[in-house]
Parts: sequence; C-alpha cells; structure tokens
Amino acid sequence: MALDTPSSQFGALCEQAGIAPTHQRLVIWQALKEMRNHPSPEEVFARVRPQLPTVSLATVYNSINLFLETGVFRQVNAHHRKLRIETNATPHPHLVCRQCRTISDLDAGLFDNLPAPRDLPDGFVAEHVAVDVIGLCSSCREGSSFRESPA
Amino acid sequence: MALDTPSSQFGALCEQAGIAPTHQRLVIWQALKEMRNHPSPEEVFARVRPQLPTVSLATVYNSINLFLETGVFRQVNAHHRKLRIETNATPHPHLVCRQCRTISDLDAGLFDNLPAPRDLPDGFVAEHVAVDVIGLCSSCREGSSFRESPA
DNA sequence: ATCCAGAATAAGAATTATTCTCATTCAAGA
DNA sequence: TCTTGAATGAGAATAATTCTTATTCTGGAT
Repeated sequence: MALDTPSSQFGALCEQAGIAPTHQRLVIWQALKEMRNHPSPEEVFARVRPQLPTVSLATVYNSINLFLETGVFRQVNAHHRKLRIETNATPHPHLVCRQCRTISDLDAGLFDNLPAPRDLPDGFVAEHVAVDVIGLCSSCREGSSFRESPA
Repeated sequence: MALDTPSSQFGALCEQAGIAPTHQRLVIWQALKEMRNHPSPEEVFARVRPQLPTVSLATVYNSINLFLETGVFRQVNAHHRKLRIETNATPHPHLVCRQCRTISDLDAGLFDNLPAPRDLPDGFVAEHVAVDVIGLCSSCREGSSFRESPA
C-alpha cells in the first residue's frame, strides 16, 4: 500500500477530480490547506512564490478555478466581489460586514439541522447550503452614521 | 396630508436614509422597484436611459451604492463576483449555480424559523441572514462531466 | 533512451467591472 | 437673486480576472 504522504493524498484527489496532479497544483493545494481566513488568489500567489519562484498569477487562478470546479475547495460567498477560497471543509456559517466586507467564521453548529432544500428546478443538484449573517461590524458602525434621526 | 405618489414615497425614504432625493435617484429607484431578477448596474443603466438620456454609468453606480449603504436595497450574495441588486424586499433563499452563476429565488418559507444568530463579536449588528443553496444546474451538469468514474 | 502529442505553464496583454477625478450643473437656503 | 455645498456627467484610472501564445513538461509508445 502507498504511503500517505501529502503528494499521494493529492494524487488520489486529482484522480477523483479528473485533473492532472502537476507540481504547481500540488504546491498550491498544500498552501491552501495550510492557510486559514479565506485567502485571495493574490495571497495564495504570495504564499507559493518561495516554492515556485517562477509561478505565474494566471497559473494560481487556473489551479484555484480548477479546484473550485471539481469540488476540491469551495468558494466563499463573494461579498467581497473578489474570489475568496474556503479552506475549512467543515460547513459553517459566515459573518459578513456589508461595509468593510470582512468575512469571519461562525460556529459550525449555529444553523445545524437546516431542512433539506425542496422544490428545486428539475435537474438541479444542490451541493451545499451557505448561510451568511450580514450586518455591520462595530468599527463600521462608528464610521457611518447614516439613518440616525436628526436628534 | 401628502398624496402617496412614487416621488413622495421616495422622498420619505430618502429622509429616513439621510440622502438627497434627486431626480436621478428617483428614476433609478423606480427602475429597481420595477425590475426583477437581480439586475446588474449595467442593466439598470440601460433601463433608465430613456428617462435620463444623459445619465452616466457612474451615477447609476453611485446611486445603487448609496441605496445599499443606507439599506434601501440589499445586495444579492455576489456569487457572480459582480454587483447584483435584490429587488424583492421579502427575505427568501437563493439558488445559485456555481458554474453559470445564475441566481434564482426559492420559496420564502423554505428556511423559515432559523435560529437567531448568537455569539456574534461585540458590537456587530446582524441585519439579515442570507441562505443560498449552491449547486449545479441541469445544463451545467451536462456540459461538465468532471468527477465521473471512468466507466 | 527517444520521440510524440497533448496538456500545462509563464508572461504579459486584454478585458471587464468598478471607482475616481474634476469640471460643470443643480438646488436649497440666506 | 446669490451663495455654497452636493450631485452629476464624462471619461480616465484602477483592480481583478481571463485570455493568448510561445514554451515547457509529462507520460505513453516506439
């Protein structure tokens, strides 16, 4: 039997996903697994440069998109209007400030036991139910005094 | 008492939101109210041009952002990585295809009775709990035969 | 071991969405 | 009517992402 090294894990994952297990993809995958806090492609790019000095940002985008398409990673709801990757495979809700767009994790159990979605259009395969609590964080509330009665 | 015309409604709304009720904003607000299907700023721009032939796209963006900041409209979770506006004020879950990024509405009752979010960071004010069912629509499933066992 | 074919990569150009700049216009109050 | 600050229009600028293309790599066949 094969050793359970990162690269053999990655090989199995790629076979399952139907993509080629290239060196660049392995390094990017490992970086994603080690990163927390919903990294952006730019951050992943910076993280892998020491190991892949000539890697191109396009390759990082390509690999990430491939991972998202094949279900290796999931995308965080892009309240940022930018791509952010979910590195934590355990489903959990997110807390999003609609002003500064900071995303943070909430307890996994917070919205457990959601009913299974029903009445979906024919042929739609639901993979995940994303729950996001939207609001204003304390520092953004201080800044924006909209909607206050004129005293 | 004032007549309940669209523009008087809008005037009241603007007073509440603390923004000036300009003509451009009125027309954009009315357009949004009449549109369904999570319009993009570009679509709103096209819609208001007959009434505002010289309006600039920047004004459409400015007005929409102002509406979002002051709570007049809400943004749809940007699985699109583009700005989309929620024109239906009744909270309801969305169905999102992660490939073609089409957004459609689900029944409002589908995820009723969600528990109130708890354990939020100090000072965070939750305004809305967004629920999105993510998956693949039938036509995208046909196109992409990833992850299928090799027969 | 070498060759071949197709896939992946690097580099930078191109595209697209959004924001910014600034001169002009507008509107409400003095 | 003037004044003043805000809003607008026009287009430039920016930022994120994708595309293009030449090159490199990989794995299988010879």
